[in-house]
Amino acid sequence: MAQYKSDLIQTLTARGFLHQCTDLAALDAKAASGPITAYVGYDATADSLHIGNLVSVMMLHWLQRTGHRPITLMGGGTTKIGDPSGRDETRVLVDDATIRARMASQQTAFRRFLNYDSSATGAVLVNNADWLDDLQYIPFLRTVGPHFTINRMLTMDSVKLRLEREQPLTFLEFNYMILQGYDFVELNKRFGCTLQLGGSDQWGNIVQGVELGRRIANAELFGFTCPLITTSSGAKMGKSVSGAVWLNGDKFSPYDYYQFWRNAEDGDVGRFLNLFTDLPLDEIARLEKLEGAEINDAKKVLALEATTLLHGAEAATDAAETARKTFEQGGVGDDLPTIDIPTAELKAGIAVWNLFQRAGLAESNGEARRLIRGGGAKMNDERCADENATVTLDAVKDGIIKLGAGKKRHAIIKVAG
RNA sequence: GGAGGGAUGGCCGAGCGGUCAAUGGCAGCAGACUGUAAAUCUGCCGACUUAUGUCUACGAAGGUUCGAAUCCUUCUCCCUCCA
Repeated sequence: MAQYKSDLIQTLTARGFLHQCTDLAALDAKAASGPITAYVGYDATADSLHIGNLVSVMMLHWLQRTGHRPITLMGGGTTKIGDPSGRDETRVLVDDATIRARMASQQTAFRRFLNYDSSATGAVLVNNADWLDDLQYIPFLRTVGPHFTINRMLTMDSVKLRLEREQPLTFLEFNYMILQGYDFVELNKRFGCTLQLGGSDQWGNIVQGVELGRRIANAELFGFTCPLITTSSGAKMGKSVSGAVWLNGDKFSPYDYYQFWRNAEDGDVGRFLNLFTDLPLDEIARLEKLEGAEINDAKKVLALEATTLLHGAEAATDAAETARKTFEQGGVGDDLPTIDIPTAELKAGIAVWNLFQRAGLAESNGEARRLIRGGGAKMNDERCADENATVTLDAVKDGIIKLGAGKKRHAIIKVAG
């Protein structure tokens, strides 16, 4: 194992966060000699962070834990431009009110991983709209424009790929990397920020900032990127049975979050333990040795630890308990999604397929019917054979009806009123 | 400004007057096998209380036709070449 002088670089590299760095040795020396300030930028592309943002948040998390100061830069300004990196299509432009609401909503997740206190290593929250919104075009162009050549910009992947694929790239988007570069320099000026972290797709944008800093502020800036996380079977991370994996609990419950990690592929467990938990390396090394069915123990640890980080110990143990009851005992856990149905309605009888649809286990009545027809629907642990069956109070046991769609999706019907 | 080409279901991509709710592939869901894994095989995959039924859908709006995703007109957007 390579040894580094600073806890920061030692930790990040040992845990698998390093993809590229502008000057690893110099950064290591700098981090070893004293606290540094580093940032990651997040555009308001949704009202919650998602699993794809988590790696960079974890980098900030470790940065803070190793004695440095993290900045979370909210892209209140850059969101109005739209980062073309890694996409073929222009982002849909959103209005100010939406951006503000999204940024506020994203905060809840950040606060789970970072301490925004007033100490020397307290995380700082900034919004680049603070300086980008009021930029004056001509002075801005004269300041940064001379330091960017079109020749160079055209070689950037974000631009090059778009052009190669003959997809349009608007002038608006073309400016994104310049503004991101400007952000870095501005953060350096305001907070002495010398390091920008990000996903590997941000490399080009980050390097532009590093170079701009050297040219107009004579500052020594660093860039550090982490690999884009995919599952070992090559799929992009972040999809689950219910769609995107959001970090906000109201969009994606702690139980679902737990299950997401619990269902990780075998080949990902070790890597994910390193990236997404706080567990010490030797403990991870022990868990990585597990093989065959025993690897499930490692997955449980992964799920519990990852969920604890985001939702807290209580929510995590509740989720684990629900999963244990549901999967290992065939029982009913408290955290399963629950819907209420009035007694009167049930007395009159409800079609099975409608019940599945209402419980959120099927998008439409038709899908519910198909589910039943395909043999994937279960009520009180018994396979539903007749798609036209009617459910009445007879099905209620201890005040509830347990529904299952496939092996992994469960819901509870509570009889109310 | 001129000349061509294109817009199809979550994505890619066939169809080019009826047999089209639309071939294929990917993604997704379910079943089998397992370890709440992967791989593999099988089924499903617009909506509707399921109906040899109705409705909505092939960029938008009109039109031709017994009948249009398919033909015509106009519009919108995109691409390529020329100026």
